[in-house]
Amino acid sequence: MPNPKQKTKNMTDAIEQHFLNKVFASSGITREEMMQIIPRYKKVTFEKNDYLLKEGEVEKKYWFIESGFVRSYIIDTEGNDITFNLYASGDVVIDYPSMFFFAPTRENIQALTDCICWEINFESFQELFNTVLNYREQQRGLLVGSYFALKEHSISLIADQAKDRYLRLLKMKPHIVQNVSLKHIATFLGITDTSLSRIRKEIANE
Amino acid sequence: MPNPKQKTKNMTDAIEQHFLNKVFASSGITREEMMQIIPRYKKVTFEKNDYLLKEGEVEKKYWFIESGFVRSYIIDTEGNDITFNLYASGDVVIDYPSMFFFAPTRENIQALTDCICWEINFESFQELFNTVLNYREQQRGLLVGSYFALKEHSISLIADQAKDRYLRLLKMKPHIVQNVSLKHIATFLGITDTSLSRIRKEIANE
DNA sequence: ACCAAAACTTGTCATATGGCAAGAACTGCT
DNA sequence: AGCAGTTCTTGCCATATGACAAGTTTTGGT
Repeated sequence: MPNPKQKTKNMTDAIEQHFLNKVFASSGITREEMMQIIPRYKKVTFEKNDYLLKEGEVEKKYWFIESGFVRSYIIDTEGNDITFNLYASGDVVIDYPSMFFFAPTRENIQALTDCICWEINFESFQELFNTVLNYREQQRGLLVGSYFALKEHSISLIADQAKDRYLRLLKMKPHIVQNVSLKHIATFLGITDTSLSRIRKEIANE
Repeated sequence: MPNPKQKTKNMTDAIEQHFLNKVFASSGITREEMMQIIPRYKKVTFEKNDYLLKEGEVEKKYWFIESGFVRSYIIDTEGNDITFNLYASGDVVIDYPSMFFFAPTRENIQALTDCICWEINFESFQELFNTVLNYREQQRGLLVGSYFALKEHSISLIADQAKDRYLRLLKMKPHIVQNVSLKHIATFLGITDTSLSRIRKEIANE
């Protein structure tokens, strides 16, 4: 039987090597807080094409992606499939309005590849949010960060040409561009796959 | 000298008639919480064309609008003025990324008319947020609500024709459409004032 | 290794929206 | 009331992007 000291050391090691430890690094969360937080997240896996969330459901949990790629999309009034967001390792996958307003979501969230994720349910989240100060700050920061990213994307849709939007995405998220199909990237940028194909050709010819 | 009971009654009345009491109504905030919250907000006024926030500044406070209209805008890389958001009575005016990341803002927020607002600074906000449970919930709800509105707007920019975007705005925020200049509404919708003028004509002729 | 399905490219033509500029209608100031 | 500045409308033409459809290439399952 290991002595208590040994046990503590093992736990400390486990925390330090934990994927979420990297995600929460530089957030000011203390080691003690981390030991409260990490056990609340459970490892789940998704296979390619599995749905994390389907339109009409209420989201009661969310995920951090350790590995794999995920896409969220909506079906517009004309029946077109429009990619709303693309996620990769380290990203948080959450439909904030559904999670916090208990509202049926309008979006579908689907694994593009096999994925390893860390899941937390709403109750656990709420408890941590209300008791762990730095977790609260960190999670509010995530939400604000999502808002900011969406804001920049929205401005880009208005102010930039399609080609500039693509170059911007390529610069900011090259791993997404390399791993996601042209069609999905195109609708995320607000253009058709045909147009994006032409834009790529144009860039290649420069 | 009024007796204590009378004083309490006066305060209760003052709270009940307070503009912010309406704003916070239906948020689950108790009367006791309300008495902690409301004194933290101070009434400020802006004159037409005053800036609430200028590009490059860090936002250290935010506002609820009691009366008047406000516009936020950014100057894009080609020097175009693009309306990012339009605010009216009851709305919260805040640049979340600047406020919570202490980052210089990219946007300008300007009064379109004389305004009466209720202001709270970051420190007071933070204190209420960390101590008053229902305030925390309510304010998180505001942020999520802003995210949701931006999300819908962003989807609309991709999925809808300019005319549909205008009709959508007209339906959801008729008071904004009626009180804000065509130019500002146009850039908010991602089109030129010329195009919006034609769209209005087209609608009028139907 | 092979076939079917999916992903991507390319051509032709259509159209929503932009750019620019001139004029008309407001608005606010003295 | 009158003038100056702003806001809105309208015309003409340019262009970015879409729609559709036919090919080509890549991918994945057996």
